[in-house]
Amino acid sequence: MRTKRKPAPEEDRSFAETARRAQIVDCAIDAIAELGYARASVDQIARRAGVSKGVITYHFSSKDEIVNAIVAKVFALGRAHMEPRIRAETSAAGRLRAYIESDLDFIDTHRKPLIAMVEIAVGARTADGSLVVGPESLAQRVAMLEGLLRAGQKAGEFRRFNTRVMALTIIQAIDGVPPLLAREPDLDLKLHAKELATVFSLATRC
Amino acid sequence: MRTKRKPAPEEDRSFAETARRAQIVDCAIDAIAELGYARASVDQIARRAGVSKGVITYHFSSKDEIVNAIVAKVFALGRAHMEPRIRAETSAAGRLRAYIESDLDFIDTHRKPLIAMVEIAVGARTADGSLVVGPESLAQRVAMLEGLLRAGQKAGEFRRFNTRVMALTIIQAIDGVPPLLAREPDLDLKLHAKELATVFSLATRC
Amino acid sequence: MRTKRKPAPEEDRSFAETARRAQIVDCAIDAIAELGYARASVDQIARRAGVSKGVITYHFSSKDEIVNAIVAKVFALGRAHMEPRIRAETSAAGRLRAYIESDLDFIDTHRKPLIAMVEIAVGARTADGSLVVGPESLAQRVAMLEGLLRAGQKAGEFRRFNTRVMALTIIQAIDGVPPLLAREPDLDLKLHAKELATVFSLATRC
Amino acid sequence: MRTKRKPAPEEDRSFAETARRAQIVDCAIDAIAELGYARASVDQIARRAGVSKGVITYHFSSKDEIVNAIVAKVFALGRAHMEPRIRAETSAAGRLRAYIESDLDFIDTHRKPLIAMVEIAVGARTADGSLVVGPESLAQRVAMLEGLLRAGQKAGEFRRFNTRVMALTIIQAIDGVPPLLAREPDLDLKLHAKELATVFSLATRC
DNA sequence: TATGAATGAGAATTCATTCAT
DNA sequence: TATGAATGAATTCTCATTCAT
Repeated sequence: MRTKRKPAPEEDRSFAETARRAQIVDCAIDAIAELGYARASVDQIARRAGVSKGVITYHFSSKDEIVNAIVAKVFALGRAHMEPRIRAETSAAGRLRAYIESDLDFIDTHRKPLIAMVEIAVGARTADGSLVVGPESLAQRVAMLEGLLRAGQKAGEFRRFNTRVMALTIIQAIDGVPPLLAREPDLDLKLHAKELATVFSLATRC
Repeated sequence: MRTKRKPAPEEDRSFAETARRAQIVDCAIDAIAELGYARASVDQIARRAGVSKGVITYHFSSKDEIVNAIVAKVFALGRAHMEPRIRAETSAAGRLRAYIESDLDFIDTHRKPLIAMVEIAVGARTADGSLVVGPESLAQRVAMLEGLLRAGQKAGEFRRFNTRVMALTIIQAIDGVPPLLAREPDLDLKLHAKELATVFSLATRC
Repeated sequence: MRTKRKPAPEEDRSFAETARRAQIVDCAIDAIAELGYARASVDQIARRAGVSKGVITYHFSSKDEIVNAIVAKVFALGRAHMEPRIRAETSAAGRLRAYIESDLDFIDTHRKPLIAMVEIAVGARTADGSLVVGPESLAQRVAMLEGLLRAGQKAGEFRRFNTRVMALTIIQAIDGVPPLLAREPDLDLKLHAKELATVFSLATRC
Repeated sequence: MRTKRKPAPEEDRSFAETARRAQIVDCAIDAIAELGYARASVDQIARRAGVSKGVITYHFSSKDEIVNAIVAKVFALGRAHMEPRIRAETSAAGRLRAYIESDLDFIDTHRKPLIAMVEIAVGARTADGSLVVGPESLAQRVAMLEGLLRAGQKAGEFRRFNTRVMALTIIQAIDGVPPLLAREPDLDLKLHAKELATVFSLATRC
């Protein structure tokens, strides 16, 4: 990974260009999910896309850019999936349950992308050795969840616990699921979600 | 990673041999924890050990073998750290609390090995692409914890929940901590442990 | 560099075609002068011209052809710049001075093309490894200058020196200027020219 | 060219190590002199040395390091060749003649290294695009020669000319020789040197 | 004519592993 | 046992060129 040239045009992309990028991103997700980050070479991605290796670097200036595109895509999908369901709830307890259930439902319906995300989060490093999915993205998710938890405490729905630790715990419990799923594809995530929701309902209520 | 030559003597090892292996394993842990699995080359490990690269491959037939030695060592250390504390408790609730607190305490006092373990668990693959830390080791831990939880249910201390999901959730919540610690070394693990214990105490009691 | 397809129309070119070629040649000069020959990719040239890469290979059958066009253009410009000034002098000494001063003046007023020329002269190789700016072009310039010097000797203006070595020396002294200029843009070329002219005046006179 | 890792031990090198490095440097000189900088790949260098590509990067952490080794070697050789001969002269005129003749003699007896040097000086760029043989090395040579010229002026041996321009001119006239030699191996450098010395003798004397 | 896409041949590096001493 | 050297496969990236539209 080097990350050197052009950051790509961004706005003005043709339909075909957009489609190719999406295809490449999807194939990269497949490759990373199946082979692990380290073995998901540009070659492998190209093979899955049925194109030559050069096509990849034609559309993406570096492998980092592909990885960033994956991260951006998955975060965007996740937000789109979860936010409306969380907002639909009015109580803090309802929102927490919606958070957990919608996140696990998202994981369930987007297994490969999320397995890939975990691979990226742990395995992908930039040239200087720092993680590609930096601490910021976690911090952001924690902050959002802490907001939800604090609102519940303020409303008197939740007991007095350390919101930071609780938020981290919930997120870690959820983030542990994709690798689990990779090893055990038949895992019943509906049940898992319900149990997790119950756990944190019991853990947070007054 | 290839894993080809000698399968190593195993039993009859001289004192010096044992010491060398231990030293190499420790340096490999350092390298993996600091650089990430992918960048922790045999060269790096040798440099940290202050020996030539040849020494590494003299004592270990392959890099996989080093990784396996790390995994074995950390598991053994973990068991030794946790088991007596858990056994010291008589109630199931006490044992669950002891499980969580002793595991986090173990993580706290063995940061590098556990950060390395997570790197290995996600990043290390054998030649055929399968994970070096396979599903078995997780299954083993889950089974042990499920036993504890079921005992609590049988004794009437715990409510009726799905023990498998609860066990997985607890383990995932704990396993999420090392990477957290890597990014945020000042994390208060004592507090974290106490809160986690409370969470799962509330979540499991009748 | 491969040089394969169409050898280009040559004579019958439309106005637009001619303009496009000139534009591309100019942008190639810019790219080579600024980036060096090796980094001046067709992509870079196209970017500077504000056209797609395909345009380049539509108008030029290969990168070699662009380079040849640059060389031809610069030589033609140089001749046009120098010849009238040299011919305007009647004495051999005057012509030598005019040669040196007009060449340096040409360099001064065409910095980029000449920096590009030097890059090409040293860096550009055809597929078989031979230099694109072959020995012939140098031989030609040497022959022309030797003619001037011999005329001076015949006329009794110049002392008896080896005309080939003197011609080479003068040309090398001049050809060394563009790279100098690239590193030190504020170089006073008027002064440089005057001093150079004096040097070779003193060196050639009886 | 990337230039990343270890700058090499420097002092404590075994005899074999030193020999290998020297061999690789020599083969790199050959490759660059014959193929030009751009085509002198690590593969080519390895082929010439009769070793595998990996050997090169085992002994040199990057191609830049090889290039730097070449530059250092040639500069050192050149200094060793020229300095005593220049110092042996007492008059400024003698020293100038010694400078020119010893430099051309050095070029004559080290053709390939100097052809390689010119290739490097013009063609070799670091990752950021700057020349590997920067302006400093030229500045150093100019400064040294200017010192010699100024001493001659002070001593009344030389006329009043611009020492900077004269120094640059002399150096450029000399540096133009290696490429000349590459294209025309039968060039009589003894004669060339004598003529050059005469030229600058006439050009500098009162 | 022009464009964007695609190709495939190199290039430099990294690295686990092998081996002679 | 230990060492340093050597190997060769794999990886990312660059780039001239080709081609369908």
